[in-house]
Amino acid sequence: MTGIDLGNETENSIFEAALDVFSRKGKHGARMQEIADTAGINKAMLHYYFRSKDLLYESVLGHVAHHFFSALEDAMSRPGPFTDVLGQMVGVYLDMHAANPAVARLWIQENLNGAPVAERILKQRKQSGAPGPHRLMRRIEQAVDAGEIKPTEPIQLMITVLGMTVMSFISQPTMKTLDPAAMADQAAFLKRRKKHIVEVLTHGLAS
Amino acid sequence: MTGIDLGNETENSIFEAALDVFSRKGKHGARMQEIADTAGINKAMLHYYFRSKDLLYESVLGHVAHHFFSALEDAMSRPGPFTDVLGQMVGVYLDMHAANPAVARLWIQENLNGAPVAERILKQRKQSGAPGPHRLMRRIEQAVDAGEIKPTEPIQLMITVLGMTVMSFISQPTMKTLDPAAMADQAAFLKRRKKHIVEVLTHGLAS
DNA sequence: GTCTATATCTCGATAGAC
DNA sequence: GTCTATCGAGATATAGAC
Repeated sequence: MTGIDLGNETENSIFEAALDVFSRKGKHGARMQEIADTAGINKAMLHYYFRSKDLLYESVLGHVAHHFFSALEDAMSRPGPFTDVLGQMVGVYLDMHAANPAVARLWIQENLNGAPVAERILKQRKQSGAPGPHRLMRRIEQAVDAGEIKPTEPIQLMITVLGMTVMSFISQPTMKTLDPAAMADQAAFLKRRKKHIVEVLTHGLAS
Repeated sequence: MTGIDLGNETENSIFEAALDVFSRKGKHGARMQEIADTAGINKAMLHYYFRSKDLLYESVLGHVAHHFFSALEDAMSRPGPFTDVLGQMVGVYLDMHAANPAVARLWIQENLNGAPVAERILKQRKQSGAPGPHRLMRRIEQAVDAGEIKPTEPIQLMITVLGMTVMSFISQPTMKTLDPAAMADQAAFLKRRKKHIVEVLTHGLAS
């Protein structure tokens, strides 16, 4: 499902189930029983493989972060003008979230809680030189310096891109009540969504 | 704090506390004990005033929705070209969330949970003719028809505006670790944020 | 490795004194 | 209206059979 493999089949099914439940209910609202049921095993197995709820949560967040940052690094490293790279990253990012909507929810849940676990992970990645959002920030700075886009604070563009993409998934329950027809075909909606985002960003950032 | 008044001082303090705790932990993760502690009273009072956790949650979501939709309706109803109106709405919306960041978190939590309560509230408002997001959708359609902005699916612009604004608050824990300096002064950051959003939207939607 | 059974704690909700 | 004390349900985590 996620493309993340922990090496053991039972462990993987627990991982997928935990990701889903944590992303909907949050770290505190999630119930070990619901994770076990979703994974199709019993509660005792959760503790056998991941020891505690806290450690299970940390494992999920860590693996997901690594998976996403690595994929984004690939898209970012391709040559070409910044707006093309940005378009490709938006595409990759939307596709990854479409294949696994739980990840966007999980990241949001972590932020609503003050992001204590995510903070530790991000600092670690930056220190070790692993792919992470700080690299994207530098790339934006370079694009501004080269005159490829209008002067833009990197953090503003980060929030804007994150908002336009992630919100596509987060807000779906509400949006489906506002315009059910537009959201009925998920694949078609996301195709139009991607076009909209790239258009707005390209013209909105043109120098 | 929110400007929402339930008429009774104790009731108000419970309301504020519940909004804060629900917004951080979600409906399932929130603990009645924590709400009571935050409000400075004991658990029994929560049940005395709001009967149950479910009813407390519904009350909070309902009052917050009404407060925000009414304010947005005011900003939307002012005369002038659409891009000006949009700029004003973004300003009002950012200011409201800045004064009460818990609201954005609460709305997100509700969506992560499938938005069952919000759905009921939205349908009720639409039926009764009360201010709500469906009115903004119609206003966007009119702007497209009048050629004020390039052809744009209303739902796409809704998600984009929501994403650019709400994400400013939601993502702060992560963003603070990425660029602490930029986020240190909250008021200054939001001023720059507003400018960025209006610029990107104005040029990004120009017909 | 996988299960059942259970220990221990914490939750939402209520009873009843004041 | 506001409190303390407490109930029963449900939570995490563990023990121990297989």
